[in-house]
This record gives sequence, structure tokens and C-alpha cells, in this order.
Amino acid sequence: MEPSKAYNPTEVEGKIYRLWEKGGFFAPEARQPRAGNPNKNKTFCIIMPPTNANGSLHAGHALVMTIEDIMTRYKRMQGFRALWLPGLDHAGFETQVVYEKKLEKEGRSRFKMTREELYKEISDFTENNKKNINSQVKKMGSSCDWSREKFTLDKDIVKIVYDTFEKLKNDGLVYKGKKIINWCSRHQTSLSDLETKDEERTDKFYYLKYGPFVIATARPETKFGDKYMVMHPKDKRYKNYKNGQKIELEWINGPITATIIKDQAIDMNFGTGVMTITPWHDAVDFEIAERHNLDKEQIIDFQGRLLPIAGEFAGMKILEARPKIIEKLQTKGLVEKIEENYKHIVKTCYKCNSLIEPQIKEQWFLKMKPLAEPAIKAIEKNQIKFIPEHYRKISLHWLKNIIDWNISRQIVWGIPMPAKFCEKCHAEFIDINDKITKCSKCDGLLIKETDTFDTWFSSSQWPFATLGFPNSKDYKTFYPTDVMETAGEIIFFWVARMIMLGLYITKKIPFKNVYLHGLVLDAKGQKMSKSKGNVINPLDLIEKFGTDALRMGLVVGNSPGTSLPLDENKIKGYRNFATKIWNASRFVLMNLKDYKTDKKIQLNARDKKLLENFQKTAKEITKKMDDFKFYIAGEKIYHYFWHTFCDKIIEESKKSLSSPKTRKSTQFMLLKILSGSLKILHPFMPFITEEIYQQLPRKNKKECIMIEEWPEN
RNA sequence: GGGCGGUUAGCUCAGUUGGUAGAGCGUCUCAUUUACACUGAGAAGGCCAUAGGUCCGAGUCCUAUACCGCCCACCA
Repeated sequence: MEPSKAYNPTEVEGKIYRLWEKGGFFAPEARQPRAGNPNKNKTFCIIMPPTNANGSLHAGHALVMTIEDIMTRYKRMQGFRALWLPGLDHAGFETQVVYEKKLEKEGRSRFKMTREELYKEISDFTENNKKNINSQVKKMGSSCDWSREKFTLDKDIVKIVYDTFEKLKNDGLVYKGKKIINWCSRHQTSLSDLETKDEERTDKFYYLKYGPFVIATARPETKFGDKYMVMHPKDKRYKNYKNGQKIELEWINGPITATIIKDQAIDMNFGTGVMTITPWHDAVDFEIAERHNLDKEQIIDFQGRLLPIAGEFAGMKILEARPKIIEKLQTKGLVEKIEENYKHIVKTCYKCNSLIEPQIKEQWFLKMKPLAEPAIKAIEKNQIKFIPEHYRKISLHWLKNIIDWNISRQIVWGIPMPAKFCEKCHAEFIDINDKITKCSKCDGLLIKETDTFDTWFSSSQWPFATLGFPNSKDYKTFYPTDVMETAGEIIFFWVARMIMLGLYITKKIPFKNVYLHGLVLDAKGQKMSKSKGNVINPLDLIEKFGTDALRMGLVVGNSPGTSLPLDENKIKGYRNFATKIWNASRFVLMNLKDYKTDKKIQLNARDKKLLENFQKTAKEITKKMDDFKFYIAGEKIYHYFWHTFCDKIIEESKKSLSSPKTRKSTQFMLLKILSGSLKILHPFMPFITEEIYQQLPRKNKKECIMIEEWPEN
């Protein structure tokens, strides 16, 4: 071994990764199963959550790569035909947002570009990022099979997504409907309910005189078209008012006729118990209007400006118009009072924080209840194991209360919806091959849908799509996959939907186990964010301490589902551990110069005991690995290696090595425990273990530790 | 309002069939060039949130309470 007293990761890592790639060890079929291997006919498969191709690797990705690589390497060493399939995500909306920001910095805007221009630019941008991301995934030591890499916009993937869409349509599970949706006026697209977040704001709260009633609102600019007064049917205060009764009153822009509506959705204890409704811009109001078959009028356009119904205020942005409307109402004597600090919760766009404007818009929806039922059954029958377990309940709760999913987006970057509609009669058609031009009902011309799919619609098909459903060998061999490992945060976005669409298309669960990791936080336990400036770049840590140290720091003590503060000191501790491994190995090698691999050795009782002890430890660790408790397994091997092997066994061996009687037995024992420990350490710390293994005396010099046998027996 | 977690050593957290409290980091004492100072030997430090209950025995199971956190829905 080299004279250097410290392990130098930067020198070693690239070289070792190339050695593995050259050996072709990442592919499940690359290696002949060992004779007598009990697992030779078994497979193991993880589909990597496709990495967003819009930036670079962050701490969360580093965690994904580490955990999934540990699982894959472990199973591979146990003799399974292990496949870890890598992939990249075009990440529709997310990427378009990133790119729009880039355009903004350059003083450009997507609204001044054609769809084609924008698509081309984002596509080029994504292509560049793909290379960058992949090289970073490799830096993490990921032993995924690059020959099977997939991208969410690959032709074969898109074909599968289209087939699924068509099947859903044929089964009546997809419909195009005018419903109230979440509209981001800044990004000019609708968003699903999962893509909005709640934010507490302090606004003024206006009490307005509306005929005989006082109504309260924080949004007077929506009130132009309000012509229904809704009250609870059991509200005694208003028992003299009858449902449908008309009342003449003076309103913002003149006299109007308003109608009394009785509906149970009203909270009698809130304010005066009377409200007016704006069905076009409020979800609850929309439902009331639907129930009573009331008129719905658009007040605010999709850019967030008032429409002609607002009279003199038409064309104004809502926030600009609000004080002016109040001023007018005041001069008309219609303002009863203004509450200054009204705290309420508003929906905002999860990307840009701007206010979500509910709008009625024709969109494509997926009927979720029929899709959720089989998923609920599968989970209730424990066909899918959740790690940690409580995600089972969380998923079930969400699935049981599921609502229809808006899968269309008005953005350019994504998979175009293969749909057309008739310009005359508005009939819809699914046209995967882009062949139909005339309406079959009225002979009118067909117009192509410009919407794209919500990214999650395609990602939800990822496990079977990447494996080549329905006919490929990989699909037949590896589906259902063994583990889906991803962030707990996206349990609804992704995991639950994969279960639903997986069951719908393949009739099988997409994965047997779901392993959900928590957030990676900064050293103080705070969420990392660019604005706070506390983002830890995993690549910096690799440069400083080596990939192996980073991997240990990410996995040891990180139980699934709980968040992990990433402390540089912790990584440093594992860098020290790497040095320890290096030097212990150096010691053993230095004392092995006269050692012959092929000679039979008579072990003495002490060394035999030590080996048995190691086997016992190996067994315990194996059990933890099988239980997905990598955070304990990693800690155990760390502890054994440092505090048993180094502190006790090596220290004691110094004497027995110097006596000719015990030297040979000690040499054998040291080498055996060292190489066994390295094997157990390998899934956690692949680079240093391989580098040392390459220098150990062994029978077949071509072998790599990554395809060595896991030392459980 | 509905759901789900958490509360254990100064800090971050383990602790799954209930059997005398564990790790890492930090702190303190000692060792001073040893394969490794990115080191070694040792030490201090916990009525396991609170109150009941089941049991021979509870950090672990049950019930209630308090505080912290997350998610979902709603608030005109």
C-alpha cells in the first residue's frame, strides 16, 4: 500500500468509478451468479426517482443516491440480479419556472416568444443539465445501470403515457370540464390542489351595506357581479326571507336585483350570517352556485385585471383597484366599517408565492375515486409495506378523501396532450398519432389542444414505463419493483399516484416497499433555502471530505421519515473514520508481506473466537439491512470496525504477530476480518473499500469488492 | 375542525416480540509519536414530558393531559 498515512478520496474516486463501469458491474446481467448462491434466481429492482434536469444535485438528491445505492449494492453482493434504473425528469412546470427566471435576468420574457422558440430553448437548457446532473450522480458513487437510463420525454415513455391517457378516456375516467381551478396569474397556468400552499396574510376587512344586509369581505374587487345573498336555512334572524325572493338594492355601479338563496354551507356564527357569492372566483361559492343552478360571471381576467363588468374599474389590476372601489363605496355610503388587521389564510402558488386566483376554466380532469379504490385495497391488505409505517395511514387517509385531479397545464414545457376539439361543436377527441382532422359528429375542423400534462401524470407511470410495459423482458423480470425510495414530502404528489396508475394499467402494485426519507436540514435544523443562504452543497462536502464520508454522514443516524440536520462536523467525523480504515488496512498489509493465500492455516482458539464474533456481528448487521435499518447497520459496522477491530483486535495482535507460534493464525484472522468488514462497509463507503480491496492478497485479482459475496455466513 | 408524528445524556438522535438505559458529537482527566493525533485509555452526565392503569416487571402496552412539529380541509 502507498506510504501515505491519510486516504485521499479525490485521487481515488474517479479511478474506482471507471473501474466499475469498465467491468460492467452495474447491469444486473453482467455477472454470472456464483455457484451455490441461494439468491441466483432472485431479482432486486429500484427505479430511481427521476432527477429534475433543471439545476444541480442538492443535499436531498445526495441522500436519495446514498440510500438507494446502499440497497442496491447490498442486494448485488448477496447475489441478487440487482437493477437500479436511473432517470431524469423534464419536470415540466418546475423547469419552466427555473427557465423563466433565467429569461427575466436576461431581460426577456416568455410571453414575447413563440411556443416553439420557448420549447426549443428549454429543451436545450435541459439537455445541458442532464449531462451535469449525471456526472454528479456518478460522483455520489451510484451503481445504477446507465445503459437503461430513461428520460421522461423519451419517445417510448411518451407513447406509454399517451396509451394510458387513451385508456382512461375510453374507461370514462378522463373528462374535460369547466370547473373552478387554481390559477396562477403570473405563471399563466392552472395548478393542482397539491401545488398551492396556504399563507397567512393581514389585510383589511370591509363590512359593506348590501341592501338590507351587511356583508363582509377582504376582496371587494370580486363583488361586482354578486347578485345572490346566501343564508343558512335554519338561521332564525332571516326566517322572513324566502329562498328565491328578489330584492332591489343599490350596489357599486348602480341598482341591481339580488336573489335570496338558502344554503347549509353558511356558517351562522360568522359575521352577520349572510354572504354574497362570486362563483367564478371562489371554490365554495362555485359549489353553492352549482347546487342552486345560479349564474356565474367572470370578474377578473386571466392576467389578474378587472373585466368590463367592473365599469370604470375595468382593466385595472385587482390590488390597484381595491382602494379605489372602497373609496367609491364610501362616497355612496355603502361602507359600514373597515377592520384594519384582518388575519386570514390565502392560497398562493407554491413556486412564486403570488396569490392564486380561482377561475373557471375548461380543463382535463381525472376521476380519482375509481382509481383510488384498488390502491386503498392493496394498502389495506398490506401488499405494500411503508417504511416508516405511519405513512400507511397518511396515504390511506388521503386516498379515501381524494378529489378529481386537474392534469392539464397551460405551459409549453411538457408532454403535449394528444387531444383535439371541434371548432364547431366542441366535441373532444384523443388523437395519439395526430391523424384525425375532421370532427366525426359535425364535420367541423379539429383544433389541437395546446395544454401539456401535469408532470406528475407522467411520473405516476414511471415504474412500469421505464421497464418497458407491457412486453419487454425487463418489465417481465423486474416488475413489480422491490423498493420505491423517495422523499416523504411527495407521498401524495407521486407515491400514491404511482400506486393508483400502476394498479390501473398493470393490475399489479408497482413496488412492494416504499421507503420514505425526511428532509435534509442545515446544521441548526433549519430548512435549507436560497433566500436564507444556508444551502449546503453536497459537492463541496465531497471535495472537502470525500464521497464516502458524506454518504456515512447522510445515512448513519438518519431513521426513515425523520428530518436530518446535516452538520459538517459529522461528515468530518466520517472522514476521520475513512482515515482509520485506511490505516488499519495499512497495518494489516504491512504485516502480511510473508503471507501466502493458498496455504492452509491452523487457527488458534483466540483467533477462532474472534472470527466467530465477527460472524455474529455480520449476522446482526445483515438483519438490520434486511429491515431497511441502514442507519443502525452503518453505525454498527462503524463501531465494530473502530472500537473492536482497531482498538482491541489489532492492538492485541501486535504481540501475537511477533511470536512465530501465533503469527500465521493472526495474519489469517486479521485479513479475514478486515476483508469481511470492508465488504460490509462497501455499500456505505464504496470507494475506499474498493481501493483497499484492490490491494489485498486474493486469489482472483480481477475481482472487485462490489461483486464480492456479502459475509453473512 | 380532521389526521399524523414527536417529547430519552449539554446537542442530534437510536432503543419492534415488555426484563437492570445506548450511539455519535461535545465536556473533563490521563497518555505524547504508536498502523492512524483525522490517535489511544478512562470519566462525568438521564425520576426516558406529566398523571393514572395493565403486569412479578413499562422508555417500550393502554387511557388522559400538556407542550412542539407536520399534513389535509375551511374561514364569506
